[in-house]
Amino acid sequence: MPLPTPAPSSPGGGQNDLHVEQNDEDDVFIQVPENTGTYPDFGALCALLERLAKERKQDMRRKLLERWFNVWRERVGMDLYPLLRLLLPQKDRERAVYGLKEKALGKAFIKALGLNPHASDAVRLINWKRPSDKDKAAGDFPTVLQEVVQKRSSVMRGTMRVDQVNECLDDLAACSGKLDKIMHVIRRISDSTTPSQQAWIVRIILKDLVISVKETTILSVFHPDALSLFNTCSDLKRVAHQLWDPTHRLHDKDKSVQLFRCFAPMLCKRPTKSLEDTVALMKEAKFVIEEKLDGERIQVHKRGNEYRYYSRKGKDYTYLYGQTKTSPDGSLTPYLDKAINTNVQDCILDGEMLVWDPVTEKLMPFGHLKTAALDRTKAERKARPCLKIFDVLYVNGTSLIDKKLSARKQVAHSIIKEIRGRVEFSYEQSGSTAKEIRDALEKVMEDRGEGLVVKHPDSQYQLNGRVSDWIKVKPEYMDDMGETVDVLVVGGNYGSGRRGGGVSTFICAVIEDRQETEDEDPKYSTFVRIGSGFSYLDYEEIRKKNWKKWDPKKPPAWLITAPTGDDDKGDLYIEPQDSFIVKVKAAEITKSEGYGMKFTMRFPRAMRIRDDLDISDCLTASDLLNMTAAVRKRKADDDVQGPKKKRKTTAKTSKSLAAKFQSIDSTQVEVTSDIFAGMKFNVLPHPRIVGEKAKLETLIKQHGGTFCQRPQAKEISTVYRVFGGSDQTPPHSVVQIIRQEESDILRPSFIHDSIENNERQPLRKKYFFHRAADKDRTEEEDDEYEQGDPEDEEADIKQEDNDMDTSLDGPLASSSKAGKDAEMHKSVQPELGADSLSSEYSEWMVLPDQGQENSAQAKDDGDESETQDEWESGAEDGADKTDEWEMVSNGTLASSVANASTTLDVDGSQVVPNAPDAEPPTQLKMGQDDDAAEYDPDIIFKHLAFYLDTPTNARANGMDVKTKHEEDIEASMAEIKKLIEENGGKILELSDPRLTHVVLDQRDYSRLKDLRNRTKLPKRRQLVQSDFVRAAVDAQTLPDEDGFRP
DNA sequence: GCTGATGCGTC
DNA sequence: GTCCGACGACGCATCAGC
DNA sequence: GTCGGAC
Repeated sequence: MPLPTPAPSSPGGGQNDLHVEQNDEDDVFIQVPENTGTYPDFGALCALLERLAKERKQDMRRKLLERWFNVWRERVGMDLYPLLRLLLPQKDRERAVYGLKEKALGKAFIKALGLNPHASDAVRLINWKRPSDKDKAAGDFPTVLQEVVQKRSSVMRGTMRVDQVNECLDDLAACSGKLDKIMHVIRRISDSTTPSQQAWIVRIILKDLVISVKETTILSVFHPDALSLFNTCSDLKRVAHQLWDPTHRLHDKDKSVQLFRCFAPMLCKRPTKSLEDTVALMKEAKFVIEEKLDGERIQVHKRGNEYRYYSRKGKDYTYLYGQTKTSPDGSLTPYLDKAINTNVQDCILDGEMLVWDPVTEKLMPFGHLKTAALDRTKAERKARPCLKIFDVLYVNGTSLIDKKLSARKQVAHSIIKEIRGRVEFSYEQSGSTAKEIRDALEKVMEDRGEGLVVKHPDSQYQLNGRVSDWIKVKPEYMDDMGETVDVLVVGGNYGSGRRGGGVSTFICAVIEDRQETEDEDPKYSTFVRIGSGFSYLDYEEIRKKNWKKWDPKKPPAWLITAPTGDDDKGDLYIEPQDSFIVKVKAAEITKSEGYGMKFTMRFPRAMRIRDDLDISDCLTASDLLNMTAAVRKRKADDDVQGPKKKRKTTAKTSKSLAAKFQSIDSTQVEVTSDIFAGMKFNVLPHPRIVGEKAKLETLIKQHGGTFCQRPQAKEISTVYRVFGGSDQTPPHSVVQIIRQEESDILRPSFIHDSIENNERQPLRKKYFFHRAADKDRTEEEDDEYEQGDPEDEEADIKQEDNDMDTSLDGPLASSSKAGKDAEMHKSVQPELGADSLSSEYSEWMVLPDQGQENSAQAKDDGDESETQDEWESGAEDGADKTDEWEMVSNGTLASSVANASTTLDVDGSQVVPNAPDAEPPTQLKMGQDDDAAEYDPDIIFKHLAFYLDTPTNARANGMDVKTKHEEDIEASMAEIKKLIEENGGKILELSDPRLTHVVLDQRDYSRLKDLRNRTKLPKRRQLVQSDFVRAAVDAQTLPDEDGFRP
């Protein structure tokens, strides 16, 4: 096995020698080919790389590579390892880590070139992501470097050969992070290579050629069995040497797992859309349901008394756990050895390493593994590694990877006995239905688990395979699990590569509502950074906004950031009124020192931009705190409330209209009393309490009241709102209502008590969930509130409102008075912000204008190609060789060289490092209906535009209709249409660029794919079931589309 | 000697 | 469907700079 | 780990 290379001087380093020896001894029978020819100029390799970068067609790339390999074999020899390691720098484990990334390289080059650290080019190297007018290359360090070096390099033609480059890289790796030494090696490189060659060397050092060619391609061109071998040993050198002869096929034995060779472990497929799909993939078999543990994947190899541990990516972690059972600091091996049956000489186990805390007798949360393993104090009570085994792949000379999973499991159990807290089997059970999975999931989530893995019992072990035999099940992928928050974007950082040239990641914050005085502008606390989930089109819009430069010395006064660290500091910031809300989803909320909130999220990603929300709808700090796991648990514990006791039932996965939003069919309810006569209610749904809303509505109706789903602005002060959740964490929609301070919110006990006493109860304090501060009230009301003696008062029936009121209920009276219309019109507060926001839209300044031509650097490549030509035609070894390299480098397009010499390479290239402006300058017609995007809390669809997938519309758009329910669908869509229009939504044509949602009827998904395709531009649209519309209307807020995807 | 930056590797 | 690149939080190790 | 996008 190649060396582990933790860091050069870390504990693992000492084992390198041993490793190498082992390798040699192991390989006696491998005849390592020796190269006898002269190695090609590195420039020739660069030409190949340039070609690969530009060539988009996969088979063309393969051809290019193949030719190169073949010529190498002819001219240099059969050992392609020196080449392969340069083509696959990520997979080259032979060389220790460089400890060099862009920052360090930048510094080293600055020194090597003798730049003044404050000179503009030096600054440019350090801030290589920052775009500027001139700086088209921003975001790709090697290109920036090339441009900087360009001005100072007198090297007209590189003199390094491929082997010499490898030597330089070895030297670099030997520098172990010392800037001085590194600088010297860099100087050597710089003196004998052209600027563009240096850029390629730097790409190799960064271990990313950015060529879209990875080991799959390269290895399969190299040898038909190369990939297969590589998967079993993760060892490029071995692959290169053992398979040097393309005609020599691999023995079956070498396609399997072997002792002390770290293989690429089998992986899970990402979750399917529904559990039913998962079940379907199991093909009727009774499958295995296994807990998915939140630890680190580990493979353990045992050969006699010796053990070895490898991580998922093949890093050797033996030093953490102990090489033998007697290793003095073995944190696991001594116990593992005891757990394995003595007649098992050799074996390979696959499992997950976790940390066990003997005090609490529990597995600890992710992240403490290394700490525990390295703690050599060995105290009995200290946390320690615990291996959870779920597979065995090899026993006493026999590979088991072709055996069925069930058989392997059996073997595992027969050779190992558990040792509590040290070596255990991961929990598993069998199942055959989605329900069983669901149940298992709930059980597992109660304690530590992060989900499940569903496995086919007959599956073989697939090296490096993400195949559908193993499927991940995580609750956060299911409808409403996981954490979802609406947060405000307050800052951002420039991106690199495809996302270079502008802001690419976003720092998000919550409103700081703890101990803030009312009158000043709100402050925000940073909370999470998010860099995943946006589309290029999103970026186009976002980058137009009014971003301002972030001065580290003067961060925005309204922003609370972490005292130390850079995680929540940006290159840019944006004023709240210029900014926007983004809906972020994550696995969980965790403690963190990196953010102002002292919390952040694990695995965060953007779900969508909430153009429909005002910035004041941003999550607040106190709400966030209440979402914290600890708080939630405490609440769950003393949430002894009614029989309702919700527990974890949140795992509801009802696909259709979520029950919690569901209203009732009021025509079915018989009216039996008139307790609530003249009263109109609005029952607010609670996301975690299912069915409560419908129950209350039934009672209201039964006793003479009416209810609505969404009070009109005019009736806000007269409608009685009811909410049955706890005070601590009302859902966001309720928080909004509270914040507006216009509506009282009553507790359900008011309804219940009134019914019980057969008489409307006075509105005493105890019935208020929230009492609006800004509401006008009569004295009677105040009295009732303060003390409330029963009786009196319903005389006071106001008529005025109800003619406006169109809703289904008759005369409505607001008993409690107050609500002057004028009063309520005044506010509706969110509009202000939204308005100013949209009016400024047009003026949003474009940040960096990168339209400029920059020809300054076009020179180098001219030189470059010349150099190449020179080498090719004039190099020492004569013309025959030259021609072959040339053909190889340039492929069939000899002219490409000529082109390259006149055009700048990076310009010509479409794939490479270039800024995204090279990307589709697609019609950016998306944000332009911004004027329509003002927010009105009372018209939930105002900013949305729908297309309805009715049979009629389908035909009009040239699609087939095959459903049997045509009439039904047409009818129910008509109803949906009405709902949309009543709530301010637009109905548009399929082709309209302003479209935001496409509504399908759940009885006919036959056009799903087609619709998705037709509506993915200019921006991907939300495809939803018609129930989405109903749920939105019922809940008077826009639910997560996720729950309503066809 | 301590601390902050930087890099590596896990998820 | 698969691959690839561009990203997130965290903990540990190391080096540079004070 | 996550995601969007290219092929």
